[in-house]
Amino acid sequence: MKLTSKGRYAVMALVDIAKFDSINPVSLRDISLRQGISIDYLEQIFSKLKKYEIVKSIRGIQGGYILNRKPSEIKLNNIFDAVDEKVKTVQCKKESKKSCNGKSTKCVTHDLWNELETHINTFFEQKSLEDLVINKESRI
Amino acid sequence: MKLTSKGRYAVMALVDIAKFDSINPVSLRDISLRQGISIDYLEQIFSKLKKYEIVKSIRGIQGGYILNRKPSEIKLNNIFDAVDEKVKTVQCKKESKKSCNGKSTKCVTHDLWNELETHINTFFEQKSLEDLVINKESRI
DNA sequence: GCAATACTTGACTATTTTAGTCGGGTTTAT
DNA sequence: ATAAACCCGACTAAAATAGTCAAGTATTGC
Repeated sequence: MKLTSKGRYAVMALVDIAKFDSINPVSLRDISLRQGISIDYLEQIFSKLKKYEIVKSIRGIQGGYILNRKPSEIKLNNIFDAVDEKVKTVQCKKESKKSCNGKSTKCVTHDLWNELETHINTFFEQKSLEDLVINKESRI
Repeated sequence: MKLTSKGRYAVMALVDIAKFDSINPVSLRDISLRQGISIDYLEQIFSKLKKYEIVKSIRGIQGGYILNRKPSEIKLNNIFDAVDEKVKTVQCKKESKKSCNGKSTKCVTHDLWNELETHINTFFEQKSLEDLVINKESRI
């Protein structure tokens, strides 16, 4: 079970924006320098964050990204959803699909996995970007 | 974020043993047939479960594995620890290690990740094998 | 004792996922 | 016009995962 760096980077980048101005757009170049993430990779991530309306982009010189909502309204699960970082339980194999629909022994773990998924998501739904920024009020 | 099949298989196999006899050893062959997991892969998994004293092995004909503790005393986190299935947060890059020890912006997410880790582990510590077996008292 | 069953161990491999690069765009302020 | 920035899709290297394979060793029942 692993938390990947894509999700981590997304959170880091958004915290970075939240810490700086919410009026002036923050460029990926700045985030890249401050957080040590390559611009190219950030672009991939922000393309998704934009699609999910978590950030807004401003093109052209002096452009960049700004948050689309208040930090308190951006929950971590929104972020993870955006970058395809979700709890994935392993699927049943095709051959055993049919026995899986019922309540066969084979899929004892389904209920457990679903329960865990809910549990983790609840955790993420309760945490907002604001919580993280406040926690680290110690500026650079 | 993904829950891998190794952990899932380990849980499935142990539930299988718990459901059958706790006195007569259960062979990997039987588990393999009932759960649809290859014997070779089960062997890898059980080698680890044994090392962590979750199961005991009985060799020779009519041999197999039995639980080393009562189902109520086998917590899911024991199982996941055994098969190396743990919550892994991505490490900071080497270059940024030094800034990471402090409280740099770079590692805003550390606290979050630790918190999540604790949260998930707590969940697993509370669930025992017994809980799963009871839940599925509907036998085959 | 010997054959069959079942555990033991370690190396090997294919597939998938992750993390990231690269190259070519388009937009917009100045 | 030009430079700063976003935009987008294809490509690739490395790592993790999910297995397979092969050559054992131990134990029981006949």
